[in-house]
Amino acid sequence: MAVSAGARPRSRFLRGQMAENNIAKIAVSGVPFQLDRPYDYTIPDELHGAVKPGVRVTVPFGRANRPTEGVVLAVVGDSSFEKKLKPVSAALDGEPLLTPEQIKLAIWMHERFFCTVHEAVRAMLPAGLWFREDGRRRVSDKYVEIARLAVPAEEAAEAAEQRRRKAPQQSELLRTLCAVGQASVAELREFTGASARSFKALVEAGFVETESVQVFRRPERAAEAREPLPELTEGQKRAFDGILAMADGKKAGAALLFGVTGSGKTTVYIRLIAKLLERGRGSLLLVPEIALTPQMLRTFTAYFGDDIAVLHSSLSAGERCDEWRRLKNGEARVAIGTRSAVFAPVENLGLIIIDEEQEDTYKSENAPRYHARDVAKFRCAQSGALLLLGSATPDVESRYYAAEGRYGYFTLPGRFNNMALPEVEIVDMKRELRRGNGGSISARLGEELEANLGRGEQSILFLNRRGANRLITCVDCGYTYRCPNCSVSLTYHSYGRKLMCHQCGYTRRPDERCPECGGHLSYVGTGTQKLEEELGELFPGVGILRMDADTVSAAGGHDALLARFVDERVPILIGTQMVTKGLNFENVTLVGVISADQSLYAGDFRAAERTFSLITQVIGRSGRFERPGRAVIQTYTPENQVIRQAAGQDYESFYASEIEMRRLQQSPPFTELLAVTMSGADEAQVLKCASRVRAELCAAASRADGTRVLGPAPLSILKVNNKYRYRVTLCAVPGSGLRRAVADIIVRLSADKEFRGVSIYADTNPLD
DNA sequence: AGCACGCCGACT
DNA sequence: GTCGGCGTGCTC
Repeated sequence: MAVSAGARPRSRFLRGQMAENNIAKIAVSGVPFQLDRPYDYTIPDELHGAVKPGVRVTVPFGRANRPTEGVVLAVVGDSSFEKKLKPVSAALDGEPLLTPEQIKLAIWMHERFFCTVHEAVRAMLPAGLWFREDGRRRVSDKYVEIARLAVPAEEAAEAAEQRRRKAPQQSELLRTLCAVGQASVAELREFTGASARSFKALVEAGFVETESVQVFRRPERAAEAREPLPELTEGQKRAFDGILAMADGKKAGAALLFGVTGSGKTTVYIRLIAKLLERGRGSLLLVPEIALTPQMLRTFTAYFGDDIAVLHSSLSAGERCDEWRRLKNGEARVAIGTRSAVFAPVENLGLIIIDEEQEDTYKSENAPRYHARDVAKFRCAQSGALLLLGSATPDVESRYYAAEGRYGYFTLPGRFNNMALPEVEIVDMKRELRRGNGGSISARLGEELEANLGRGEQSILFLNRRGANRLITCVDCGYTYRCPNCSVSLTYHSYGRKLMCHQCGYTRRPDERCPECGGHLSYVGTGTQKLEEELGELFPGVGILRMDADTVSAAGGHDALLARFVDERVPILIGTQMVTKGLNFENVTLVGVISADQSLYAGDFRAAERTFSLITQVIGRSGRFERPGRAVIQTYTPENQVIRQAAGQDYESFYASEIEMRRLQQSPPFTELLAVTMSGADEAQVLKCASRVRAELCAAASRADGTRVLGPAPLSILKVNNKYRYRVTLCAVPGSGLRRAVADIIVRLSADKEFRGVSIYADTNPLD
């Protein structure tokens, strides 16, 4: 709906008044961070009413005046730019897509996350609203052409009779329309078998008129009557009352809700959302990707019906647009979604809930590199809403703020039905090895598995490893295929029987024989595959369900695979991170952690936290309802404190020791990590740039106490797409103003001739 | 980043 | 003579 130059009647009075404000400040797309500033453009007369803050426009940009997309940030009276301004070419929206609050948020994101304002805007709007990749066609709204009679029914019937011989298709169309009143053109044609030409003839003859009606495509949902709200237990009620009191306050702030798996956090969320709806305030619920299952959506729709809009990556672009619009125009007042849903245009926002707030999926690793929690905080401050963080293993940072009194703190007692915590046993794998058991399953875990098999109860085995890849190696010389552009091995994909680089997408076919020595090539399976084989030898004939990328896609999604586990009562489920989250299984009474240590020694300051969280969550899967659960944790470091704390499901003890460690090491939340990463084809030049960044950061930091500079260090994957990557990290005391210094350094060094060919970007608290 | 301008070497 | 290599500089 481009509003291009055209007549737009205005009174002389208005013209005079608006002539003063005919300069638009615009955030343009496609500029690098160091060039990101508001660009001034004149607003031509014919676009006066159309160019408003929040409207997308096209503008000529650069020496070649290439048509570039931008967003109007403000309309002002004059410009401080010395040279002659260019005019805005066209407005792309009839009405502003962004509110003034969203424009402020985008500008804040530019400062906080080192992204361009336009990148921030892009994250806020549903993808479908934007130009397609080909740059010309846009994903149009889904409209349906509705046809109806333009003449009285009698006249139409007469015309139908006349055309019976000469134009049977037209005749049929008219008779059908007489019968049904109105119908979509597509349906009408399908029903009558009429051609588009016949239809068009009727329109031109004036018998039929059409109208474009926008359709809202929505994720499938139960449309039945809403269920009564779930009851709160006494403990849940206490938390609910406290949180509601905060939400009602003038400055709502933030609160942390601590509750172990099964303590009923969702029930509290539902009641809070319902209460706020009663008061005319909307809510936003964020969930980590994995938790957004159809089942969960059904639960929420059962209570809130069409008041809910869902924003999720598996929706089509059109569907996301529709859901976004339903929120924008107030038809839906509650949004549920993953990370990017934190930008959902909820009207009169009263509450943002982030469930399982410690999850990594809330952090974006591409520009804009934001954390949904930070964005949520900003939005809550803007609209006086409450930020509620829910978790069974809160982020140490959040728990610290709660301890300090900056966040409200609420706890939910115990598990559902007062289920006891599982009995946990720690097995020393070093001793196991000394006894001659070199496998992945300890004697103890074997016994427990056997016992479960005997009782017909189910078990989950958790392999604590990040999705290991399948490789091809030579059994004779040890050769493995490596990516020619990146410093990683190629992964074997059984689908298509090809080798692929997960960094740059390079693909090739494997050879018949080793390209180095001509020896035999063999497939090295994932950890889960090996574990599956080992179990098969230990318990021949026992059903095992393996959960990894391969099997999940084969089964048709997590849900489908987990449904099989439940319905078919498969005795053993094995998998990585995926099995630690999601649905509750009532028949699972044993959980085995195969390699508890793996994630402990990742080297970053979050390793302990992640390990604690993973182990605690997976142990929590064991023992539900009337059956007590058991868990066996296998480790090479049985004396490790974090593992003992996870075994005891003792979050408070973990938190107490971890926060002291963080204080000692001056890592978050006592500092904030500002990571400057640079990449380029010339490794020496990249390193030189990194040392320079280090020197500049040290100089800037010398004026601020308690600040350290780390690096330059290579990223865990040094080379991607033939570009070498190094990082310098600044551990800054929050509020030290060093963010500005980092931005300045990026701007300065990007412009330095010495570092031409090196690209530099910064990230706040990166994941790795 | 993207793009044009400009100043040198190879070629119809 | 001119096509095109990429070094240099600018973007309202």
